[in-house]
Amino acid sequence: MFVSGEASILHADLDSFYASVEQRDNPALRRQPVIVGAGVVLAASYEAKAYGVRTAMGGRQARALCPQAVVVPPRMSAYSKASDAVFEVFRDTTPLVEPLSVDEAFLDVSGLRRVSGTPVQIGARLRERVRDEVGLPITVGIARTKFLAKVASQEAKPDGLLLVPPDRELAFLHPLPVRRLWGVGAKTAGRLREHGIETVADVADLNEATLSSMVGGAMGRQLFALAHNIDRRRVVTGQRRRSVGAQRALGRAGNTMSAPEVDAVVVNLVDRITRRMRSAERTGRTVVLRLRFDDFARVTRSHTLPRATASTDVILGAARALVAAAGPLIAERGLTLIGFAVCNIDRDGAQQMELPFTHSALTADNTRIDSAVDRVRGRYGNAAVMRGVLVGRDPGWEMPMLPD
DNA sequence: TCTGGGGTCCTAGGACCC
DNA sequence: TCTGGGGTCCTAGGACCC
Repeated sequence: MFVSGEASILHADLDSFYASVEQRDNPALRRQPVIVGAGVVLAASYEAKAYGVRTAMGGRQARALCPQAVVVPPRMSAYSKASDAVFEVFRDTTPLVEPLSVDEAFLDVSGLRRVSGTPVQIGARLRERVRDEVGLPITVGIARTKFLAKVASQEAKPDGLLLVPPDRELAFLHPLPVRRLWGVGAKTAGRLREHGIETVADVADLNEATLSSMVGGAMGRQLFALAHNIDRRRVVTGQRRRSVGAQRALGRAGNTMSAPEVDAVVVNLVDRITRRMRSAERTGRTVVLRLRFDDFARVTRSHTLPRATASTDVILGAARALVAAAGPLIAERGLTLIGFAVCNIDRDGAQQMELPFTHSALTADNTRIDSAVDRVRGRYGNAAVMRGVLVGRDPGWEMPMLPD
């Protein structure tokens, strides 16, 4: 596979997205500390972040840190519109756009040099256009790989642009804290810290087996690859959702809700999900009930239907049955959140085909990978191999197959 | 510090099959 | 009747991301 030797992957990431939209739409909020969301901080402007306010922080704590902050309720439809406008600029820049969320995406600008200039020129113009046409600040990281581009944009925030030149990659990467590695959150960072591992350089000093023994097989392989600056993932377009869900936090009030009141919430959630599925022309087979109790412990219960569907009646039936079965649990432990997700999208039972292509086959051992790929190809053909790649992604693994 | 809403991926065990 | 490898499908939980 061809791997570009040039830094031509952009990671574009809107700054404090929801808060920036609020400041854009209400001039009185500009240069003010702004918090979006009351119960929990959904977004904070940089003025608020300067006081230590962080996303996902409890509202009470946020107001204690920054009493003068203006707290506004979220306006999801405004953010959705702003996101659409920004993605229009992205797709006008290059067709190779891979969305990561409402406010960030990877863009592959290799091969645009003669038409549009260098990646840095393209990134600078992208920032100008988002500022001028949508009115929002955006940060762009540019590097040879997705991972480095994403780290670069984090380092460049807010309202910045940063290029990691190919000959400076390790110097850029190794001093960073392990939390910057993709997939390392609080738990994994804590586990690594127990072994005295604080920086990416510390991770790079370990072999793969040692890492895997600390954090598990898949995570160990991923950390090993990223710490050694191996990331062969390409920018891919047309990725499909694998689940559609909705949930509602009930707070303490959930404990006093009658069965009909809970059922009304269930109906509303299922209706929202199935509407979205139908408008996206998607069907799903597995209905998942998500519950949170008084002590904030969570459980899930699921049921798989014989056929994929987007029918409100069918999915509501399954949802109600799951809730009924969880009745004793709810009675015993209280209820503070209820939610559903529909997964197994577009997979009908009869057509479902898992590949004999397990995680254990996907190691850095090319011989084992090749023989696994040959087995799959022999049985199911090339298309199946392509799906196998998606099933068993590994950042350190170069795909041994051609597309088509 | 008392915590939203939307997702992704990985692990592991049991039932079942050839 | 016992044993084994290899695989599918489902369920549940956990970590992580924005």
